[in-house]
Amino acid sequence: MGLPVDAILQGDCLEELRKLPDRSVDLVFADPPYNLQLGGDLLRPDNSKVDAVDDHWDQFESFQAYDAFTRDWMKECRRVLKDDGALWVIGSYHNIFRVGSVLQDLGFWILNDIIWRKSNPMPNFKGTRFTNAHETLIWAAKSRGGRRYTFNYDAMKMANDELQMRSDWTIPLCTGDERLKDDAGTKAHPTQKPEALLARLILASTKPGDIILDPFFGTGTTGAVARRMGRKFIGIEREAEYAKIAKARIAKVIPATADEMIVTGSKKSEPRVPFGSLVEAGLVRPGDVLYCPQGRNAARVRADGSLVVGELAGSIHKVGAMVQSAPACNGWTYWHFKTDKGLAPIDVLRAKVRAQLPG
Amino acid sequence: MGLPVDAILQGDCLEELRKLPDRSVDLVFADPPYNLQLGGDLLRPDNSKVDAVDDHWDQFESFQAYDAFTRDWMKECRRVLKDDGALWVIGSYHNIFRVGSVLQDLGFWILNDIIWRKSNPMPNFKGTRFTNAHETLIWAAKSRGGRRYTFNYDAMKMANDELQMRSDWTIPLCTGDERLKDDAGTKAHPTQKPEALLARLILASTKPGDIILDPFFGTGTTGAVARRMGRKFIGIEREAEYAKIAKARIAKVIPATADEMIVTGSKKSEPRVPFGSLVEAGLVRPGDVLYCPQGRNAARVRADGSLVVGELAGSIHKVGAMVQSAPACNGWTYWHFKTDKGLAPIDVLRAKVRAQLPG
DNA sequence: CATAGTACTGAATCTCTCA
DNA sequence: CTGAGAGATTCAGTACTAT
Repeated sequence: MGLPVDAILQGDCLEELRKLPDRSVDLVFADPPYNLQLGGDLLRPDNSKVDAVDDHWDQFESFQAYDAFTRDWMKECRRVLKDDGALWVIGSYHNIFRVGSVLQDLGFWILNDIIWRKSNPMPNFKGTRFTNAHETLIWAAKSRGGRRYTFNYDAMKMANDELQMRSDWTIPLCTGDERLKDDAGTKAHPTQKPEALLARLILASTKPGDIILDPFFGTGTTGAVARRMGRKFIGIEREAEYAKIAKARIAKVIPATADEMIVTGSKKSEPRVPFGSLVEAGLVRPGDVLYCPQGRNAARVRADGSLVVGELAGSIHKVGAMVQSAPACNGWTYWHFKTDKGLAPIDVLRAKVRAQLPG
Repeated sequence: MGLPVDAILQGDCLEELRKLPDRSVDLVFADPPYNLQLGGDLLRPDNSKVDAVDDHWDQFESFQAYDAFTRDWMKECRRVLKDDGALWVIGSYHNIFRVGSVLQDLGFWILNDIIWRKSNPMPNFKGTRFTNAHETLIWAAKSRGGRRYTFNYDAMKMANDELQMRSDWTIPLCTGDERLKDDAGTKAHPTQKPEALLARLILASTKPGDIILDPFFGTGTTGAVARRMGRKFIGIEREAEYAKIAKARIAKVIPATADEMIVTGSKKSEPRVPFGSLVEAGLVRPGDVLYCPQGRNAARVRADGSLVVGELAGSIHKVGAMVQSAPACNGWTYWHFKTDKGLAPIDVLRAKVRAQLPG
């Protein structure tokens, strides 16, 4: 079966999820309903309806029902996820502890919990509690120790003025022009999420062209941001009205070109260059001497790219570690060669070689 | 049976709890084991080893075992709590979802989840995830619609410069003189909490003279702060060594008189706004062009907030410095965007975002 | 004595590839 | 599957030493 990409599937979340093939999407973003007292929305595992909640026992019953509902959609999402895929869920204290527990029980492996710190939350009018100024997102890999999830660490660091991005994100509520209104001018959806929130998590955890599944699509924030950022989406939404609004909204979005979506890449993704190839290329010659940053230790280069210091011999990394008595060492930044202007790290020479590589 | 007030009960948490009478304490603060599941050693970039929390008391066989443990101690705490009492629990993503679910299942009614936002967290050394920069506290009443819990709304508002106290609290880690050391100068307890955290929640949710129970007393932060703030405490701690340290610590505390109960206001400085967040917010778009003051140099914006000029790429500051061949550059004042009235510095956009931020 | 520089540390689920 | 080797990776703050 083909995958319905860049499409909104109007229908029941579970039914539509079941139609999707195994291991077919890269990311799931879910903003599930969390009204635990919503009798009409929640069914017990035996499909009986949950009544209004007022005493302790009923409350427990409704948690059970919510857990079952959560387990159902989340299990399907897990099936549909690729092995190197990941899940994001957002919620508040009403539901996030249920959601987090179920997610762990299903085998997802939590990577971070992220705090959406609202810069302009609604105050607590009655003065009975603290201003509820945040929501919680959970970011989880499909399984522990499975295939590696996507995390664009360097792009995130860049987006945060060259400091590691933290687990608390300060982002305003969705208001103003961004907030969708119906014809009467009232908000089209009660819990529309800000595009900035989706933009950050999509930039962090997907690559251009990735497929993002949103089983509670609402008015399509996920789809709009995915398209704007050169990603693909699949949205599931039960309410025809929301689906219609989402479709119109997304149609207006101009997709980014691949060129616009290039971000700061990691060093890990750069092609490997063995030190020996610098010797082969003549950038370093057998017999040359390399120095540690302060110039105290000196090593001699051999024709095969190994270094020699006294009795010690081995790779640039191994010898670097040995002369420092350190458990490990990055030889590329540790060893230096002499230039007119002083010592320069051999990493400079590696960069020269990389610049000439194809692709 | 008399209540052992201002005392440390050395023994197993459950056994000691069972000795306490029903409905006898006003508040429970619990800092249970987090059930971290660490891999091997973790080295920093400078090759020093991270001192991990690998103590035996943090080891559990499974989530099920952890849930059962949680249910046991929490059930007893609920019994011991007065009907107008409340519970605070602290945890991280490793355990807080389990804890929150169990708490709801037992009939506790969540009032807020509070984020302890660490101003100086440990970084993620390997660049694999977001910096884990917060912990979560749950504040819950004994039951829904039961007798009214204590919340000192005005004291909290006063402590927050006349603004409603929010659900995210920025507080530094416990370091320096406050951190208890053993004779060898190493930390006495691996997870000592800052007194400022306890001070805020005690001020918010107890009255002078109230009794605070801490079933995982450790080195007695709860007791020390309770005493300092004119509250009473009961601490339970299994390890004799911790109990001993706690006892000595608390003995040194001078209880405050009522008029000394002043809360230190939070230091405010201008919040940092990364350039990347302007891109997320849509104030600048990937592909947009920025100009130097005279309009000669032009740079293209990428989705992660980095700039590109020819072969050069990096932050607004770095690229600004490079195009000028200067050692440093303030990108906020150097780079400009086009408006109807000519060029304007991007600092203008930053001011817009800052105007919306919380302190 | 003041200032600059070095060392150390904090509840952390912390690499990837190829043989 | 495991093991070995290449090589990538940190922020805020305190305490102490050197100049």
